[in-house]
Amino acid sequence: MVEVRQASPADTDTATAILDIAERLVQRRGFSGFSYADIAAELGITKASLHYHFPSKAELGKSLITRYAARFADALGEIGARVVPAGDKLEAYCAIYRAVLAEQRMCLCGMLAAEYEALPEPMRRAVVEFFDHNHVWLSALLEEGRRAGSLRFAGTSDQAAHSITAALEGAMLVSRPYGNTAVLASVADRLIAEFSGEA
Amino acid sequence: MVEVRQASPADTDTATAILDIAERLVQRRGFSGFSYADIAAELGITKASLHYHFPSKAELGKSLITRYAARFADALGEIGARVVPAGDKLEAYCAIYRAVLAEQRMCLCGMLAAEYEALPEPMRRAVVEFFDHNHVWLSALLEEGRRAGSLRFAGTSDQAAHSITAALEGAMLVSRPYGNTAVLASVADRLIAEFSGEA
DNA sequence: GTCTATAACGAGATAGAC
DNA sequence: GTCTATCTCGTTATAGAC
Repeated sequence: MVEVRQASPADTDTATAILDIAERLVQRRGFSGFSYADIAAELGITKASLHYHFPSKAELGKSLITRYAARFADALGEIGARVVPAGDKLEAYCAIYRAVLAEQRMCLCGMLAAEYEALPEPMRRAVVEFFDHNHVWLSALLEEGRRAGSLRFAGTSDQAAHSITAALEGAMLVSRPYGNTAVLASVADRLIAEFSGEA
Repeated sequence: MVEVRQASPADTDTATAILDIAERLVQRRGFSGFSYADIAAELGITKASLHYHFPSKAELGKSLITRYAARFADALGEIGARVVPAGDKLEAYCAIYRAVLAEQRMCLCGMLAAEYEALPEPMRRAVVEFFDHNHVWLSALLEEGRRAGSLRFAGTSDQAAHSITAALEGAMLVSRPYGNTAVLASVADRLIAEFSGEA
């Protein structure tokens, strides 16, 4: 068995471990709220070694978003491929957010959206792309559900998609100070009921 | 005319100017994303002078929340006192969020909710109190509207209030990377339509 | 790939003069 | 109240040995 992929500095096991730790730190404390020292301490290597894998914090940040967006896109693709009613897909979509909050984390790009003005330029573009892709997928799901009659909503699918994303991101945000998942659970249930057409 | 109030350090014109600048910085960059140096540069005094008014950054942060929450509570009280249908009050409530975002700002406590785990303890409690008070007021408004028949919604007023807060905070959050107010405008319009009982 | 060592800078904070 | 001066520590980042 041959390793086909050429290992680039950002594609080693250590790099992955760095990304894992940094990802959690950003989702919990924000991009301005963690440092290379935090990662080094947790991983048990020096700060200097981190710079071998990710020369600057901005590049680390960009890699974080890229990987997160790819994983998110994979999850959406997996949901989209299921042969189930659109209402079930919407429920699965909500479950992604629930799973993130269950680990006491904010959505990575939700966190970065808050800090947006403090981010280095390369990271900014990646954040916008995340929300764009999410919006396109969600709008298409809503259209599909509307055509099939399994989803009901007023206005355009664009408007409805924005409402769903805002509700879920906001519910995660507001849940954080309370240290539990009650607000998100309530909001997600209400969303599903609303779009399932319960008067 | 005599000044009745005894001026405490945190109650002078300079202190107010500091709070104004710091408030905008937190709402745009986050609490971890600004420093005493930023305020000093903008106000034209030294960092040392800032420490006379607010000995530590944590105390400055706590004062920011206290003042913001008081102003927010005043606005809610003013809305509550109007002799108009509950639907109009909900619209006025949404207008508060619109006005904040129009200044390219995130809700102060929404920003701090994201950064919650990175905040000093005294600030954490104040953030929770903000959301608690907001929730109590909003739930009462929904109950009032439901009784009067001017607001229609499924589930409890508690659940509906959480949904509204989450939708508006999340809409502000998602709007930020796009640099405009379109998402919030769309979400607010949709909320008002939904709670006004449009099928 | 990881280390030690250090540079270069910015952070929050204090002492004491004016 | 504001200043200069300074402290201490944390931050990102680099050089060069192993």
